[in-house]
Amino acid sequence: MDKQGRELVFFHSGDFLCQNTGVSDHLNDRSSDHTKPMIEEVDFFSTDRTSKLPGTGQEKKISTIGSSSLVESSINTGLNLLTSSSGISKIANVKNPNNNELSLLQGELVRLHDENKKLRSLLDQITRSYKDLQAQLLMATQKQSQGNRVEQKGELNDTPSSIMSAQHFMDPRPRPPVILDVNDPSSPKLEHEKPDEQIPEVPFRKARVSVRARSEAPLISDGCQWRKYGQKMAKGNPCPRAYYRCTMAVGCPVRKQVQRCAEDKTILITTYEGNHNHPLPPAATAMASTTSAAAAMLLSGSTTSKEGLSSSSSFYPSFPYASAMATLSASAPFPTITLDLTQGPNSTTMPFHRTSPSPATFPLPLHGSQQLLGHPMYASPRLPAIPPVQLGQRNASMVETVTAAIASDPNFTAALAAAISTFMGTPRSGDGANNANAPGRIPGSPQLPQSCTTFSTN
DNA sequence: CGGCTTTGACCAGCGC
DNA sequence: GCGCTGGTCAAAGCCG
Repeated sequence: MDKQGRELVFFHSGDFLCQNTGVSDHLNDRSSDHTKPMIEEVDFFSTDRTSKLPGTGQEKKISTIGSSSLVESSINTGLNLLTSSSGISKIANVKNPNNNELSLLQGELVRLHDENKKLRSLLDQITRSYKDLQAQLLMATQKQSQGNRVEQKGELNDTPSSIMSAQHFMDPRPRPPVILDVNDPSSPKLEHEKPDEQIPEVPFRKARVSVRARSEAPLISDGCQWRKYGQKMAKGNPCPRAYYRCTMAVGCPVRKQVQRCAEDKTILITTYEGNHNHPLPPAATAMASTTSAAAAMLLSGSTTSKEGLSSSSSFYPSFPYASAMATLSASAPFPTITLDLTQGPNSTTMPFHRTSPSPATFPLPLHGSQQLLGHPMYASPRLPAIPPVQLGQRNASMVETVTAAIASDPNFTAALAAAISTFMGTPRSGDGANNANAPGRIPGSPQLPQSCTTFSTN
């Protein structure tokens, strides 16, 4: 390393001093007392003799070029010849036929060092990004840990929260829902308080995400493949409600209902429930990420008080649809999160509000978001449930990152989410076949939130 | 012919 | 227990 340091002192360029300030401080320190080392270097290889005035410092520095005494002596000789003549001395070249070769080698060395520094810079940047993400995960985990202690009072956290956190992050299995009673947030309880064997094979799908969007089309494209399996006339709405299920994979439990708004038939209400068990195409993944961000927003909003949700709007200032309304409806048969995208991005409506002034329970889950968000509704029946409170906090920073990316470029979401899932080290889901033959799938996407939400209203 | 939509029947949950 | 409602099933038909 020391040798390298010397070489870098001699060969480093000003650009790298500027660009790679973090690469090796010791190098900078070493060169700090030579404010113009580059000139000397250039002089050495340049044909411009007017700048070739090697001083004593130059000789001293040149002596540090390499550890080889042969190189050192050659350089000194060359310098002597150059400085003693009025041009590129042919005599010198003749006398030192290795000089050109040496120059070439040194030039090559400079190039390699440049390349090396660029790579180092890149690596450094990647490492910093990795550490940032790691720190975010750690913070989120710690918050969740604190939340467990404070809010569950040890009632449900027999398993260390850090382990729980990891399990929630890693475990893609569908889990029964957790209902957090607003009046008693310290006692979240499983909706299915039944023995394990009574946990239905069909994933819990009662919590929903509803998206309101203006669309003349009977269906809005959300990147997923759907098959209609039923239609019903809903009470209080002249428009029929259509039922669709996802057909992108056999046995995918995700379903959606499509219905036009009774008051305004240009508004298409799409309600999703369930959790995809397969990779999604990038288009669907991007939208799913956005929905998951909404889920995180919801989760963070359903913290400990009824004011939680409204505060979430400021908590996620970068949410791309922060100006749309996110509505929690506890009066509905099932907890439903409604994203109202009909208001437009410049709407002056309150970003968030409740339809029910005093909901008995808080809706929790979004389908497909458990991988990213550690969704509480899918808590393992064998494990103590984590209230959504901590989950929202735990994933706040990550979701902020995701939503910010979405805001800037929806197409970037997939790549970012893939990076996050890679960083999280989430194991691939068991359906290796799906992972293997999903064209265009970004690696790691099976761990991404796979909820589907339509934001393109036409 | 396979996949999809349509549509009536069926089932479960809930309130009375 | 009965009726209502939401959700699902599955047979029949349609379509490319």
